[in-house]
Amino acid sequence: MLLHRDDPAKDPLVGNVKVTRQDWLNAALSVLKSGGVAAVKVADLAAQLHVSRSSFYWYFKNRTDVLEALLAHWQATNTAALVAQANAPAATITEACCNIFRCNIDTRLYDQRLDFAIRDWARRSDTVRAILSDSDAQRVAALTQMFVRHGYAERNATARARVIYYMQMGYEDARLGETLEERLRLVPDYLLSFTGQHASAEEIEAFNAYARRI
Amino acid sequence: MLLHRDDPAKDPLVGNVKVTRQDWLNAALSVLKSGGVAAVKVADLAAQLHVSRSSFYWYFKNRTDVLEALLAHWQATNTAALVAQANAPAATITEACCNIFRCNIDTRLYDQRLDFAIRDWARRSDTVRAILSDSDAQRVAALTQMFVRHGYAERNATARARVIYYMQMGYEDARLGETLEERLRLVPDYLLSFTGQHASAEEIEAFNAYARRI
DNA sequence: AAACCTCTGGACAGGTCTGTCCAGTGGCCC
DNA sequence: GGGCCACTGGACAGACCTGTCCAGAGGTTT
Repeated sequence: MLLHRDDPAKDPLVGNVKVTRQDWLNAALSVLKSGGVAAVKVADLAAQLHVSRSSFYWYFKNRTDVLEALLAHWQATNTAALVAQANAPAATITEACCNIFRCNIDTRLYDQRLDFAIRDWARRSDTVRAILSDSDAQRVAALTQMFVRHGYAERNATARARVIYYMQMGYEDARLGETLEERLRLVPDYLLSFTGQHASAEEIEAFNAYARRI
Repeated sequence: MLLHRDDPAKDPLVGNVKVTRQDWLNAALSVLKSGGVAAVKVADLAAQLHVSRSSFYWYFKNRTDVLEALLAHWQATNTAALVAQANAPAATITEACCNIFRCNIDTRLYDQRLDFAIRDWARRSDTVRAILSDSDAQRVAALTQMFVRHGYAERNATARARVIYYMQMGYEDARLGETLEERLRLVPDYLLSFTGQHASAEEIEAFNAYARRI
């Protein structure tokens, strides 16, 4: 891992510094994404940074403190990204759905693994649960408006927004381990179920091209 | 909790017995469902049964041993229940989907909380993940055949089977906390998305009646 | 009633993790 | 160049969990 002090682009450090608060945060974020909250252990992070545990307590009050920082980071990024995709211009509802699908295959657009880790965390923390439920509501609301803009009745739009959002969630959770091509093959059928409309060949091709480019 | 020895229907116990293996299993199952695998602790179970921890090691080799028994119990019950609902006779595809919905609202039919706990466990155990993936595949296959029986093409049936199965999964995970009535209100719209067909008023009414009876 | 056998209590060891304390190190500034 | 200050290492205490050991309690059998 590249530490702050090893990155020439960053400000030079003053005092006898080996790692920075940001280094700890980066390490914690990486562990959170790969192993969940339970895996974020002060001892492990210290070992990873080649520094002793007590150093951690200089930068953070305690373990909860760093976890809260990670949660804040997630709050500031992911929901906004998904809402942006829902609001992206689209000629048809099927194209609009393809914009949403991009979140599921493009890690630059949306950090699915982080979202996943937060969801896992919410299962064992009521405060995180509340924050996550709030974000979910915002996302589903944005998706609902997406369907409404394309002429769906309010109630039907709500149902379809939930289907597309929760289905992706369950699908990711199941870790099917499909290849990209297997996944792309079913896209037209998913679109039909989600929207009730057949996507045009051009839309499908455009999405496939985007997916393969990554 | 009713212990084995306190239930007059059971065989009388021999020796100086206070609890049975089944009592431990029941307690463990209950904790697994309410708090997940991590909450299944020998010390807590012992306290709950008013017995010391060492008693546990008479009935089980170790903690893993009881967890394996719980997993076996789940394997023997839940998938079969869902497959049965998928194979239940139905005049239309919408009615068939309503049969599936029953699993989500009727705890006698299908233990959703246990399924949920196993899924949570699978997120941190590769062996459990493999077993769960296997069950998921069987369930999705049964749902796919359900759609095929009602005239859907194989590929489309696969997509729809996944949408209905994974959407329910993500939906439950989100813990929306809706009332039954709020949930029932969207059923016709969910059915339209899942099947592409409008359900008849009688079908909807029959399902609502079933749901309210519980 | 004595031997037996099943099961339990309580003590003990060991592993893992968190958080605290404090002396000490080495750049920086006056 | 001496003090300052930011930061770190290592030792320590304590919480919480699993698993082991063995004496012994108390029904059952002969």
